[in-house]
Amino acid sequence: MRVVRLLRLRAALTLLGEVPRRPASRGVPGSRRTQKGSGTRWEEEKREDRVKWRQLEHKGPYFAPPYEPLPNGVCFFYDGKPMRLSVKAEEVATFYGRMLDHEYTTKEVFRKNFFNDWRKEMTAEEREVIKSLDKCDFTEIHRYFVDKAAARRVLTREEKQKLKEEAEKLQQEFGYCILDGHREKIGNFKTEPPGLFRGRGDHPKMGMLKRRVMPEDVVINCSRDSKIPKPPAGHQWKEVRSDNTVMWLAAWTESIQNSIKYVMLNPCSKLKGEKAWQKFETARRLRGFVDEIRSQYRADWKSQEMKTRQRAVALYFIDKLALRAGNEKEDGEAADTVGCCSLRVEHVQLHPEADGCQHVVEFDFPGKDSIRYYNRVPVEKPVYKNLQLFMKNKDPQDDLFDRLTTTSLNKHLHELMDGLTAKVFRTYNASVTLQEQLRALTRAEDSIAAKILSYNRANRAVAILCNHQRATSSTFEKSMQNLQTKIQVKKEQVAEARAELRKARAEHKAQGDGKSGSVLEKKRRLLEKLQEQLAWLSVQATDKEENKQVALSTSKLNYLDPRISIAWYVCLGSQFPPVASGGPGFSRGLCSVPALLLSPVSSGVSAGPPCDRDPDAASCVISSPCPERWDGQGEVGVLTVAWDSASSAGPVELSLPTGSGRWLGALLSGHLGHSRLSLTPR
DNA sequence: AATCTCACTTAGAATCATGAGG
DNA sequence: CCTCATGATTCTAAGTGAGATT
Repeated sequence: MRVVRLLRLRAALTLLGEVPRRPASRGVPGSRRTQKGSGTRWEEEKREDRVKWRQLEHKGPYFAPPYEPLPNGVCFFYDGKPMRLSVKAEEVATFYGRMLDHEYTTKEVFRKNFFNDWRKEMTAEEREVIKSLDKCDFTEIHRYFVDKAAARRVLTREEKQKLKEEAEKLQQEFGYCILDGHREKIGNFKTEPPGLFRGRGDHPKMGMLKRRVMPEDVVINCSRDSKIPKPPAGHQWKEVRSDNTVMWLAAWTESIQNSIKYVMLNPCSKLKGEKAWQKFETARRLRGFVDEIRSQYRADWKSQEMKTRQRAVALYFIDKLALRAGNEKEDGEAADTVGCCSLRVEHVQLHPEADGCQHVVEFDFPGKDSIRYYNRVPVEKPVYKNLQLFMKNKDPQDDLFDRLTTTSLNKHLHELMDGLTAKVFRTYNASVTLQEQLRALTRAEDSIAAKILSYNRANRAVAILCNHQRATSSTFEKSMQNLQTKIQVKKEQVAEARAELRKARAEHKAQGDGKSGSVLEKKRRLLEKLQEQLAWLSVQATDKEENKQVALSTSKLNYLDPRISIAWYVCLGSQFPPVASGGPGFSRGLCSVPALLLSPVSSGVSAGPPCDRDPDAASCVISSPCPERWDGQGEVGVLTVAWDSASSAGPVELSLPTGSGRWLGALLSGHLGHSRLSLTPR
């Protein structure tokens, strides 16, 4: 460990105390809203907020390649007989054929919708013959695509290199735009290719044909005086407009739900990064209001008005259980899923006593993406009594909160705090949970393996709170088994090394010479190394098992303020030694730095958009502009990553031990808008 | 005040790339 | 060196919520 470097850290933290405390609202468009009272200024700034750019130039979307008809040898069979299809019908057939090994093709709704839409693409003659999906044989088509995928995998190094270069060229040409003079990466510059709609859960429209997007469907948004993108030869855009109050570059209406799809910037862009940062600032601001809000809704549990009571109970769930708002959905248009405000009587069960607790509410409902929310929670007595009241004389299909809508709830929240909506509670509670769990689970004296496990467990607590699940992978059991075998082998190696060490010690005692001494030292080091490796492996196994059905990525990407991770790392993690051999998953020599932290946030730091910089050349400086905790309570610095630039007079630099950038990078990777950058020690 | 429209965030699955280990 | 499991990235569906329209 490079202790010397750590001394600079201490000096840096001392300096922090002298940095004037930045008013919470400075420089943040979102938090200017604290100025609510002064009418005109508020209105003015609100309008100003709406302008997203002054200059926007891009090449338009890249269109999905045209359909390539099947080679002659690949045939579709109907009722056992080979049948040549028209190009249009064949294209749609390939959409189904390539999905043959997918569960979707076993679902009745999927099959019915597909067949219905497919027949629309057929010629009259084809329609005359093809009358039942059961008589359709797509197996040759399916095999063709399987073989094609296999062929791609075995390409030579050169061929793969060539493909990669082509993709890169495309990315360079269509993947960037110029926004206010800066080259910014676009998130999705390709139009979605045609295919069969893959709705989640019991989606009534699954299997329907999602038709090809044509230039004639696309609206282009760019500045008037920019180079207007050219539509592909022989085509026209639907419209070219110049609306600088929106972030999208292009849009089209999708054929399944008639909703609009947008081409937008990548999360590492300045605009997206600033919005993400604003989101976290709003969540931090809730810290100052949440106690009051909680006592308010507790009081409202006893309100005379049914509407108020329902709102108060719903808000309690949103706050305590991190439920989503639950907007109303048009039925028949999508899978039947609910959130808090749209809960129905059938989704909750009341138990006067369960699991040794009183007043237990059992939730069981399909949430976003039809992910099941199942939870049994003891609630406060008034909540329980209210639920009984809300459920009285209702059918299972009736709304639990029949006097409540997301609109009315959010309207109420607005009155409690500027910018407060239901989803802010999820962000707030997620980040608070991470912070609290990190504090509760980590000790400075823990081993590195234990610290990493603690970090992951804190992340996991958030994912569980937010109900972020994933399908258990088909290979889980096998890979777990492999890991256990590795652990067993390592254990034996440790035992062996321990015996050898004992032997060497005895030998050294007997001989007492330099040679036996160095042997002893060598053995000691070997044992240490093996023990460390064993510790890593068991952490991996524990982590893997605990993570079987939990998805950490979503919470890390969208809910956890990266500043918490950085603060934790600097307080505890910077003791991590340089990564030479690498722990599991920490082998990459790249650091991911969340772009949102690169935006001009602190006094004296004015960082431009991250893509201005050469990612390979940049080095990273960690600065800490304000001596407060994430939630504004306490002593630990809220840290901001800024860029090392010649002009950076403001930020306090923090040097890290050589190699520790990898740890920080591994820790931060997965946080929103990270861009991969090499972190060089200073 | 219900409903619709639009813009934007959040979500899990599918696919891709990479580096640890054979 | 090659393979293959894994984490990263891409994809696009499915949410939230503001504001316009009826």
